[in-house]
Amino acid sequence: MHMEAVFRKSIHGGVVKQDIKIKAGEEGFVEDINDLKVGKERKSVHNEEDNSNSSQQKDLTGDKEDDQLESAKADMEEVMEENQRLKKHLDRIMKDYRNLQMQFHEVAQRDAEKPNNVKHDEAEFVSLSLGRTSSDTKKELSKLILSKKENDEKEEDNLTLALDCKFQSSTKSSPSNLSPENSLGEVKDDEKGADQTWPPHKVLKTMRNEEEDMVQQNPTKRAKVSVRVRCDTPTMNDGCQWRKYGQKIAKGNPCPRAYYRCTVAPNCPVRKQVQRCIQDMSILITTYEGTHNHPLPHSATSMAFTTSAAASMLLSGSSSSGSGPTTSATTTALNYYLSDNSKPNPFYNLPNSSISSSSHSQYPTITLDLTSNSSPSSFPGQHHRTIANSNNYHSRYNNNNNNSSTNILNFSSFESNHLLPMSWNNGNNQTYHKNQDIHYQSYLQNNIKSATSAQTLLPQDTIAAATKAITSDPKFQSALAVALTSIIGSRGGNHHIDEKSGQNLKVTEPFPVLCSFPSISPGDHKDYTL
DNA sequence: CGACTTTGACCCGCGC
DNA sequence: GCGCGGGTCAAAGTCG
Repeated sequence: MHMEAVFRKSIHGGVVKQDIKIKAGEEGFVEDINDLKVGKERKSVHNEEDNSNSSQQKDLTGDKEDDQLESAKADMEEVMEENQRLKKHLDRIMKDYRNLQMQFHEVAQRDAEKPNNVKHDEAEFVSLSLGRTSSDTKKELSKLILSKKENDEKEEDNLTLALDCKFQSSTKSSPSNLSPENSLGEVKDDEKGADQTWPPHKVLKTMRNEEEDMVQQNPTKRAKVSVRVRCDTPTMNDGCQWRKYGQKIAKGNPCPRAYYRCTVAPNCPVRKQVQRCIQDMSILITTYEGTHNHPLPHSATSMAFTTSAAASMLLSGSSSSGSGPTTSATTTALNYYLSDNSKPNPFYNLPNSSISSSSHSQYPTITLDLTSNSSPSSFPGQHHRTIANSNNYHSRYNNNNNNSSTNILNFSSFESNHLLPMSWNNGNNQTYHKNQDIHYQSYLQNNIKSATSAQTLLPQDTIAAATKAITSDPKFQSALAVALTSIIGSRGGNHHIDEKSGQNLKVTEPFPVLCSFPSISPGDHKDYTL
């Protein structure tokens, strides 16, 4: 930071030694520049003592230190100006943040007024777990339980790094949980909330029950998340380390499909397949499958979050069995629709037909389209660029029962290509940039902003419909909440998902799904409205 | 020399 | 049972 640089400069100059404390609170920044004067005076005294030596030396030293003082003063002024700017910025952010809270509160209250939903919600959980079969789940759980005792001391660290963002949707959310303070996590409350994580034993127990329930409901559910990204390199760098273990020419696409396995941890079950889209070679289709059984590198959390959120949408959506009306407008943010095909459908296999086609599939697949121009050839027959067309969501989402297994989360309408995290476009770049998360955060948030600003252009009834849908479809709400709480709820480098945030997020086992979006400026999502 | 990639062989599920 | 296609294995090769 500029400020920091200035500071070091001052300190190294030997003239100014002070602390400027910036407190990111509503009070703004606390600046203490008194020390500057003290330091100055001190230096003056020191200079007087030196007078006994030689006048020449004194002049030289005096001039030198005067210069230093001058530069230090100038630096301090710069710092103060910048602080003022930041203060104003923070005020604006806080204002927007409160507005956001108010809006969320309204939505939550409306939701709480609906008894039907409450009942429904209580019975259902959305897990961010990817790719869990019943056997997988049980194995992993028993492993976890066994290893838990050994790793008890480490557990806390893991919990902070690897969160299972399992949560109940709204409901249980008594109004208290949905209060603005609790739901979106006020800055002040975040600190408290972080301390209120569940004890591991309780967490494990609860998680086990929930997951078993879920597995029973969806015995063959094993979500695959497919990501379409424009990328020139053989594979996009998602922050994880992968080892190629195979390559095949798949039928229908001359481009070979490469198989990668996660090598961050020796026994990590996560696989990914990488293949170029036949219709647009610049598009890379990466399909993730399985769950990491280890904390992820920080730079991998963004992708993990994205795929997890997508998978949770998929799982929640496809298990919703037509639960109530859904809306079109909710797709504004995530042009999210389900189609009626039964195979994880490579897009190259879909000439001029809807996604629905071909044979059966064990695993549902959700596709995140992060290409800027979703060519009609890629998604024939689907129109997801306009808000109006998001009405497709309604029918598609409700077609969900028809063995649908492929879902598309389309970010294309946000012209996101240039916003894509650089890392994703540099497949072989093994250097993990600290800023990767931030890039992706801003990417996501920009998308949300765009969506939201587009939404503000909608007629009131459409907005009302969107609100209604969010409140009436607990699962979609859950999925949204994942995104919201991940972006809003975790802040300031705190990797905990505040269980008070929005939904009843529970910190559970060491888990690959990292919903850590640290250090997000509240202002980045100031436009986000529900 | 270790880690990674390449590539042909093998396995397995599915449809006929 | 057979063939096909997708996915994985593992030996050989490559690279830093």
